[in-house]
Amino acid sequence: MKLEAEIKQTKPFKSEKQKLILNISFTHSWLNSILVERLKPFDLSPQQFNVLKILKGKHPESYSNQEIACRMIDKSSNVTRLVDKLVLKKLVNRVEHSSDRRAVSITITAKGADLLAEIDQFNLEQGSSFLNIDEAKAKIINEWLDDMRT
Amino acid sequence: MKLEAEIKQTKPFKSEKQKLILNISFTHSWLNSILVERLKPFDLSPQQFNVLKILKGKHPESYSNQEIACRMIDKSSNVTRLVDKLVLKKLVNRVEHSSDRRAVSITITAKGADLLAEIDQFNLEQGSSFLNIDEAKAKIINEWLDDMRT
DNA sequence: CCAATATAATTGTATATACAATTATTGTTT
DNA sequence: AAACAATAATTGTATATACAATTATATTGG
Repeated sequence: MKLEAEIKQTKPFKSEKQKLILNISFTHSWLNSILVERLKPFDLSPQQFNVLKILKGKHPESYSNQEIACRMIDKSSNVTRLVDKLVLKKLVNRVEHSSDRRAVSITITAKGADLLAEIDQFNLEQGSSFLNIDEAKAKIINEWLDDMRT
Repeated sequence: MKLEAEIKQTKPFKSEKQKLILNISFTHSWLNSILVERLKPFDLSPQQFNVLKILKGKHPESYSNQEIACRMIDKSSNVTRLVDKLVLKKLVNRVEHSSDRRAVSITITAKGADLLAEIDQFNLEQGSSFLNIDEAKAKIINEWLDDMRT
């Protein structure tokens, strides 16, 4: 459905680039609400999910807060408090860093890894099939978006 | 810059569609932080800005809360409280709807319209020139995103 | 070595958001 | 018309987020 219809805009956009800015925001919001819904049964927010996946990629080794932060999709997160939540749920461990006592070392637990596997099994992650677009077009958009951010 | 590099991902994505989901979220976050920065001198949040522009499009007539909500980019907003802020700053007026006393009628004020004009003059809105993409490509992405959401 | 600076993480606080419950009004059914 | 359901907006509350200030540790230059 056209963005103009989605937001009931009658006047045409000044330019395609102008529309693109709104289209990306709108599409993000649309995608995010789907993700929130899918994660609800697992009691995870999209950001918590993102952190877990990052840690799984390093398992069984650890990342510091910073290393997590710079790998996150949404850079503006407070990693300390996100990790607080995951520690409470015993999905990750947080210990003092061995060589730098300012830093912390965070690892995913077996419980955390199991949860991710369970989510994957419910086809949540690879389940991008709900997107009505083919691989070839997705590839082109990916390239252009990557270029677009200078 | 490639998304994989931006989020320091070493493993390739399972599919281009999978990458696209993250790319849209990442690009939204990137765009949003630019918008937040640009709006800061005017003491407006992106959502407040969005509401003002919607009301400007109807000026001098009004929209109800609902009519505003369904025109917003981010549908999950609490319009009452967003409008509260704008009323406080005297950028909009809110009065009881003439024919339905459950509803409210919201209009942009002269001050609100002036502010938008000022922001436009500072090249904020049409200023999509910072996006490193041409109109033809933007048009194609817009079409494919519109289709993608089924 | 010591003072100054930089860095990593945490915490405080104000604001924003999500979501359910509530209030007021309107529409519908019998 | 009375009872019930539907709708529009607001409010309460818990949680999340943004951003600055703080604490603890490490690094650097004189």
